[in-house]
Amino acid sequence: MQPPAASSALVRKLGSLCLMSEDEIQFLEGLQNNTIDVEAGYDFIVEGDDRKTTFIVVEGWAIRYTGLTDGRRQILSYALPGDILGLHINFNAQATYSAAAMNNLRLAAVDPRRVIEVYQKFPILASGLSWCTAREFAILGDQAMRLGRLPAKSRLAHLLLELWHRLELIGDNDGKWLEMPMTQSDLADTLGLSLVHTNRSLRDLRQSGLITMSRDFIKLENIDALVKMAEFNPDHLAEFSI
Amino acid sequence: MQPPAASSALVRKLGSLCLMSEDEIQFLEGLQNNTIDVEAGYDFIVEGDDRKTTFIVVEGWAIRYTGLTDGRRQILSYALPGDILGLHINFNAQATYSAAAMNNLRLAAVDPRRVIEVYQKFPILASGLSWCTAREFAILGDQAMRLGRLPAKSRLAHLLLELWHRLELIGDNDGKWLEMPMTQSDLADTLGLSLVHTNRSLRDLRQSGLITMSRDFIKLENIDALVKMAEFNPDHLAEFSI
DNA sequence: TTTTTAATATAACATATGTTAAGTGACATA
DNA sequence: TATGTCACTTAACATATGTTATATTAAAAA
Repeated sequence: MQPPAASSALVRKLGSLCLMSEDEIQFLEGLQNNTIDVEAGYDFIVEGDDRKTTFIVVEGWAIRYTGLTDGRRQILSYALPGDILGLHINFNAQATYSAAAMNNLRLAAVDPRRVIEVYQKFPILASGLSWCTAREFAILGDQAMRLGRLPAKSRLAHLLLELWHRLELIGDNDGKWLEMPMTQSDLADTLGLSLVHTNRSLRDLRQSGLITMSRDFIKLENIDALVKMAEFNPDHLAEFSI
Repeated sequence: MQPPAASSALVRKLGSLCLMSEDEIQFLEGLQNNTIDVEAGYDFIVEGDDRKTTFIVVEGWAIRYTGLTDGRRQILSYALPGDILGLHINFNAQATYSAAAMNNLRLAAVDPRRVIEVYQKFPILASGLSWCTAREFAILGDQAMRLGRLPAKSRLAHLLLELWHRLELIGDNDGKWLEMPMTQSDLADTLGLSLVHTNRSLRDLRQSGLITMSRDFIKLENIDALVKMAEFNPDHLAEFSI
């Protein structure tokens, strides 16, 4: 039984092996009834503010980042359709990061108590959310590995492969074409590089024939070579199974 | 009502504001009955292996890390007493990181199904575990920020402050003295630096009067100055409350 | 259309960090 | 006691990446 084509990204992400019951899928879809639209650039989570809402990304991209006092920032991760922000919220907790929309973004606002309901009533779904959490850790761990131990070009290649795999899981990529809604300045803040060096690294990958670029898209021309130079491990992004 | 002095680090960590019932504390302590001892240097989690066990650190330190093909590695985080490894395990999931003992380590081996039990039977405890998860994210996010956007000396200062605050919460630090069971080579693999530059950075902090070092310990001589140079935000490590 | 602004591109130069090498000291083992 | 290993330290030099500056191009606004 395939999930319907019109299903939400979160259902596509979790249901990749068709594990969930109709009830569970209905509940997941129901969670996403209350949506809000956020325009590109707007900070919908601000570091230090109280956190009372869990967000599910329905459409569009967001970033999680922390700002430094001099205005520079480090982007921690990208939130793609089907990703959840604030899955582990506590009543008195403040946000330890900010989050902003990269393009036009549609979020589902969810009461955290409904997340607890999942753990109590829907065991398969609960282990799906648990898988989401472990996956977020793996993605953030990969980010730390890139920043700490890979040279600039490898960092870039590794990030491109990560996004490509993640988009593939939700059916949002088109062959080897990869959507790139972020600017090179955003990329620099993700990779821990300067804007100039990010531009240089992109040019080098282009000149080596590993990628081609067009407006807002990058095509991965030689995935094997990219995987090798980035020491990319796709197992960190393996799909949900039970 | 203070928790007893002999309580486990996990109970001290969660009970900092005395939120839990006697039942919940008993359950938490009971989780840690089945302990194993790991000698310094041993890898008790290996990237790629099946994950069937949740570990609670009872005593000693561990690291989580990922290895590169050329033998280099990036340490992702330190696991201190009271920390949980594999809180979000799935049946078919493989480890996306390795973990090794830094010194003589005592772990409690926990069946992941008992974690699920917590979510179903002990609501306060469940939100405590949820807080643990969010905190791990904040710690790993700080690590990414350090690696991506701080210069070497600030990175080092930031890490020292993180460890100091985390040890303080479990009552494991002694004034401004900070236990440092790791070698400078481990530190380098944490900070994304070379061994030589790590040594240089330590010397610089020492010569600026910000720290003093003795065998296996570092004393933070000027915390305000360290906080400033590291842009350290202690809110990311705030204690559990409800 | 014209004008303005933001994003991309490239060069020249500066610097933080990496690499190689060598030496010292502490601890463990024979 | 002698000997080997491992952690630490420092210096000299190499290089990846940052900074500043200036075009160019594309998008948005007037």
